[in-house]
Amino acid sequence: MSDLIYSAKIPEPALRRLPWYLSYVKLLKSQGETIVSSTQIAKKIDVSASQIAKDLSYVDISGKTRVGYDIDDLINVLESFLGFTNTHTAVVFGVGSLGAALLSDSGLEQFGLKIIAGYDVNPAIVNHAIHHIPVFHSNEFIERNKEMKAEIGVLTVPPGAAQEVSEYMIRGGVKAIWNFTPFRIRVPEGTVLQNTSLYAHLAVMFNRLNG
Amino acid sequence: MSDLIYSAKIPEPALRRLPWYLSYVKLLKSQGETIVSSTQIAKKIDVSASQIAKDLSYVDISGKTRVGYDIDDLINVLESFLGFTNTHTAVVFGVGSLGAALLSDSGLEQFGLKIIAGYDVNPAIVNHAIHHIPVFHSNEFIERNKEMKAEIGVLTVPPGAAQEVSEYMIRGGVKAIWNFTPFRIRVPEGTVLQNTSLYAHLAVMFNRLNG
DNA sequence: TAGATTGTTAATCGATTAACAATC
DNA sequence: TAGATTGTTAATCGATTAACAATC
Repeated sequence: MSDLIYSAKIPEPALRRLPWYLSYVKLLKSQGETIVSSTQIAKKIDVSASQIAKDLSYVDISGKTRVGYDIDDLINVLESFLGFTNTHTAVVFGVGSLGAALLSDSGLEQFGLKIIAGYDVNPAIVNHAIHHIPVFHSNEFIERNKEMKAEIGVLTVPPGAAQEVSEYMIRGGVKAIWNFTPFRIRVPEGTVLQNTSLYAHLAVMFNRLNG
Repeated sequence: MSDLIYSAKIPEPALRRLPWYLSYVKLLKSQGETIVSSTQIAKKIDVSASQIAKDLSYVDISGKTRVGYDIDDLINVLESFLGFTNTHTAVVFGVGSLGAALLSDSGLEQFGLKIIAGYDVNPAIVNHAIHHIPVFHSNEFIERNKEMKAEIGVLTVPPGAAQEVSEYMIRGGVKAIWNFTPFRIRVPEGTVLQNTSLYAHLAVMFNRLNG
């Protein structure tokens, strides 16, 4: 008798496919289309039609038999389901090349991630701004985040510092960590962890290239 | 009677975990350790010991019963298995904020990815260099790549251009595409495709934050 | 009505987990 | 020898695929 009955938890692989559908129907919309069927999506992006149907069943949308889905509806429902219409505030720890690029990437804000500050220990960048976003000394985070209240911590520090910095961010009130380091950090129950290691993806690509 | 008998194909989830083990044992090495057991890794990075054992069984390494693995051996074997000791040449299509960051990230070269050129259509950046890597006009790619022979194409263009640009890169001889756009591109049989959409990872994180 | 599509239910497939044998 | 560890084999779990009923 839990509320799991009402919202079946979507499996992660399915969740990761939804942005593909969104991206494709946005393209269709820009071409003036108004209706799309799952079989049509299936052919274009190389995912089986039954998988698309199954994935969309987790989302609150209903298509019309023999017709398909209304493109505007589908875009709205997917964007809202994926959290792209809300604003989530974030800080970036480690303003090296990747961290700085994330500060500069205005695309992220369109997808609901608003970076409000960077933190680093390098005097050459502390107290400067990148793309109008201030960079502070890491020591100041806990004090500053009492007001700023960033919800998400983006982790782009060297791997050796990853675990320590993540714990520091959590002490400062962060509820989720987006980990770009190759290091597998551990977080307490209740903290969300998203690993995005470019090196792991490189490894998969290299392996498939040789096999 | 195929050679699949000799090299069991490693599942992708397992392949993505191997860099975690590598990262952790490199940390141990930097702390002066010489031996590590899978149970020790398990505790520290929150992966079950049996999964680590299973994952390592795909790799050509053998541990010593009652002792564990030699750290230097494990690092060498993992780095070589993951392709980090080879040099793979790459070009980056789309030198926006993310593309430029990849050109600037010297970390990638340490993991076996050597970016030899950027390509874009924006006159403001074409024929300049970023971090000593030249940026050319996209039109010149096919001609230039006859000599440069980049093996991997990194795709950081706007989603609407993703499919078209990927086909162009493949015509130019690229064997694998590292796709950073949220668009699900289709590639011919035999071309390796690695999707790394930051937005998909954002979506997973947002979903888990709310749930 | 016939046919195309949605969307659910059942079957299959593959990865993870658990149990345990082998080893030093 | 006793105990800790590797590494394999079997059981479980969950996602994908296939079949098909419902619908317009």
